[in-house]
Amino acid sequence: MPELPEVETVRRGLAPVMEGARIAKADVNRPNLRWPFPDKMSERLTGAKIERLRRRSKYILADLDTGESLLIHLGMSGRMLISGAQLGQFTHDHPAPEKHDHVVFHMENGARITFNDPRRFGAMDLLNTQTADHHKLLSSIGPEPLGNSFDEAYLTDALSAKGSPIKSALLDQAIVAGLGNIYVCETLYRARISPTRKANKISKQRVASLVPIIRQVLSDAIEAGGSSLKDFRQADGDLGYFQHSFDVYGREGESCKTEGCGKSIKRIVQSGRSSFYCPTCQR
DNA sequence: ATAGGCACCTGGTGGC
DNA sequence: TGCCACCAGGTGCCTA
Repeated sequence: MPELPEVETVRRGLAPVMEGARIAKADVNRPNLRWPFPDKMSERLTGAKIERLRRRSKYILADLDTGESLLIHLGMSGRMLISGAQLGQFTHDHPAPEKHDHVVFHMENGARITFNDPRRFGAMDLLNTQTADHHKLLSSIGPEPLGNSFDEAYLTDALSAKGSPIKSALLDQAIVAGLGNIYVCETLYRARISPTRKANKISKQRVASLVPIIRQVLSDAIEAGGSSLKDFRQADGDLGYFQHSFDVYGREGESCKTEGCGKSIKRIVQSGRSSFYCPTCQR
C-alpha cells in the first residue's frame, strides 16, 4: 500500500477521532500479523489515552499516556475503517464485521477504528515512548524526505557509495524514509533518470534535483489524499488507498505524457519489483 | 558491510 | 464455472 503519502493520509484521517481520546477496549482477533502481537496487547491498550498520533516513515505511532507507543504498519494491504464518529456533518454506522478485521479499537468517544489487512504484512507493537526511535524497526531508517535533514548534501553523500541502480537505492529506507515502488517510479520519471542507472554514476546536479522532486511528488500525493479525506467522510469512512493518478506507474504500453514524446511506457523488473519508465525521456 | 533473492500472505485478473 | 499463472503500494532475513 501505503507509501508515505497514504500513511500520512491515514494518520490525518485518524487524528480527529483518536488524538486526545481514550481507548475503551481493543479487540485483538488473532495472535499476530506479520509478527506475534506483544504480550497482553489488548490489556495494555485498554484505558489508555492517545496523546498524539504521529508518523515516522511508513509507520504510525500512537503515543499513549501509559508511557508506551502503539506502532502500526499497514503492510501492503492494511486499511483503517472509522465508524461511529461524527465526521463533519456525517456519522458512519458501525458496519458488520468483515473478514480480515484483525484489530478493533473502541474509543470512549463512541468511535470505532477497524484495522483490516487481508495479506497480513502489517504489524503492531508496543514500545517505550522514550526509546521508540531505537526500536529495531525504526533505528536504521533514514531521514524524512519532507524534513530539514533531507537535503542535497545528504543525498549526494548517501548515494555516492551506492553501486546499485537508483531505483533500488531510493527504495532503500535507510537512504530516505517512506518512498515505495510507486513514488520512486514517479520521482525518476519527473527527474528524467533511468531506473537502471547506477546511483553513484549520476551527476551531482541530477542527484541534487531529486531532492525537490521527491518533496514535490510526496507533497502532491499528500494533498490528493487530503481531498480524498473529504470524500471518505461522506462515503464510508474507509481510510485506505485513495484515487490518485500517476504519470508512469502502472502505465505500461501507454504513451509517455511528456510534451512532444508520446513514446510507449515500458515495464521492467528490478529486484522483483516492476519499474515503469520512458526509455526515451529517462536516461 | 552490502547487494540480491526469498519469504511471508490473500485476492484479483485474465487466459484457456 | 474452474483452474492456473501472474500480479500487487513492504520489508526482514538469509545467502553469497
